[in-house]
Amino acid sequence: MERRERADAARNRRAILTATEALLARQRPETISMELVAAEAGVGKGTVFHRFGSRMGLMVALVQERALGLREAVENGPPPLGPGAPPAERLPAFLDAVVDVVVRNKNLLAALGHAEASAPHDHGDLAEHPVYRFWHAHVASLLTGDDPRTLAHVLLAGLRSGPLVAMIDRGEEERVKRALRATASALLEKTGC
Amino acid sequence: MERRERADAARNRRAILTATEALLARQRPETISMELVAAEAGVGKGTVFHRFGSRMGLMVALVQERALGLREAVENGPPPLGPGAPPAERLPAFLDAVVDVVVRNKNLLAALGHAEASAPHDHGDLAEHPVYRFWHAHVASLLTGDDPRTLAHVLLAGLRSGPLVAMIDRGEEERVKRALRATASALLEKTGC
DNA sequence: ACCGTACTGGACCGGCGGTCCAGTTGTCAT
DNA sequence: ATGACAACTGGACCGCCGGTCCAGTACGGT
Repeated sequence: MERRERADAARNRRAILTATEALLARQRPETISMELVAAEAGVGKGTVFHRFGSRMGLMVALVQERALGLREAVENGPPPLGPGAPPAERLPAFLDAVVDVVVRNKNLLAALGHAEASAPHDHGDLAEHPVYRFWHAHVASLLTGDDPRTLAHVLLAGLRSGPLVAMIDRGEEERVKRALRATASALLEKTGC
Repeated sequence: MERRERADAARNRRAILTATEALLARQRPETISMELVAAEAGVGKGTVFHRFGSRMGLMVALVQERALGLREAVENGPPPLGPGAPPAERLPAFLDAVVDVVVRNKNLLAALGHAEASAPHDHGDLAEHPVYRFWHAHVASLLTGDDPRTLAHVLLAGLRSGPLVAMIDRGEEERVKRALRATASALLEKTGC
């Protein structure tokens, strides 16, 4: 039978998550070591690893939290993001929303990439990340043509591309959004043209 | 006045490059340390760093070498890759060729990603990489519509995306090529439709 | 109040990227 | 040929980091 997580454990879990967010907001991701996170949270390094398993686990947990709002909006929110609108409206709206998530969490995503790099174990596969799976399934479901799954990967690839993320960093997020919308609409129109 | 590179230095440079290729062909990129490269090349670690500055420098040098053939083919080769064909033919041909480069060098590119992750210094920016600059400029020059530069980034982003590279690993490179061609042609047709 | 167990924290480990510098060796001017 | 200087070399060394370990602690069911 399942036992609830102990109260102190839950408290420490939150403390670690919050500390990581604070550090992420303050300094560059590659300067954030697990030891630093532990210190900021006021716990021992062992606790951090006990809770999250690895650097990757910590970052994934954080990403999942940050992406929850978008998932909710897509599944139960009002159109055009939520259900009810035609793909031609939902897809651009979703891509815009995803870019917004990236804008708000660019440091976190950089940290995630940093964590991926040194992950020979098992978590190395971004495709297995629940957040990515959801995004990908959603985009694929809105696309037409043959092999929408691969096309969805192509569309979402932009969010991990150094040059595009650098543009977003520079505040040119509108250009990125426009380019993604243009690509998406071109793909949607192609079949009906 | 410029002095030529000393003969022994040149010899060691080649030895290091060759050794890295051999290791890349034999084992997973994240298991290849600079020390291992030095040992395989039969030189000291200091020499490797003296020649290439950092892990990133070494990988960049290798990538540059591997991408030379494609550059040559694009600039001086026969159509449709080389000059002379209309963009509607050159662009898909180029994207196919780039995927081929990725197929042949996926380990190297993984190693490049690994090197990027731990690069707080200066080389962190993929956009500054000469090979990427060339690819990007070429694709942008073949595209139409407003902001072809950003669209080019979107198209090329697929080559760094975990999920797509994983597909290539699994031997599904044809699907990836088709998806990229479809996206490219959709973008090209959009203006003229 | 008691006890088993899940949790805690920090010392510890192996290994890595990168630096340093004393010794070596190629190269060029003479 | 020869000398002298700069460029090159190699491996010991450094600081750091992700991750492990385990003795001690304290929660929570009974």
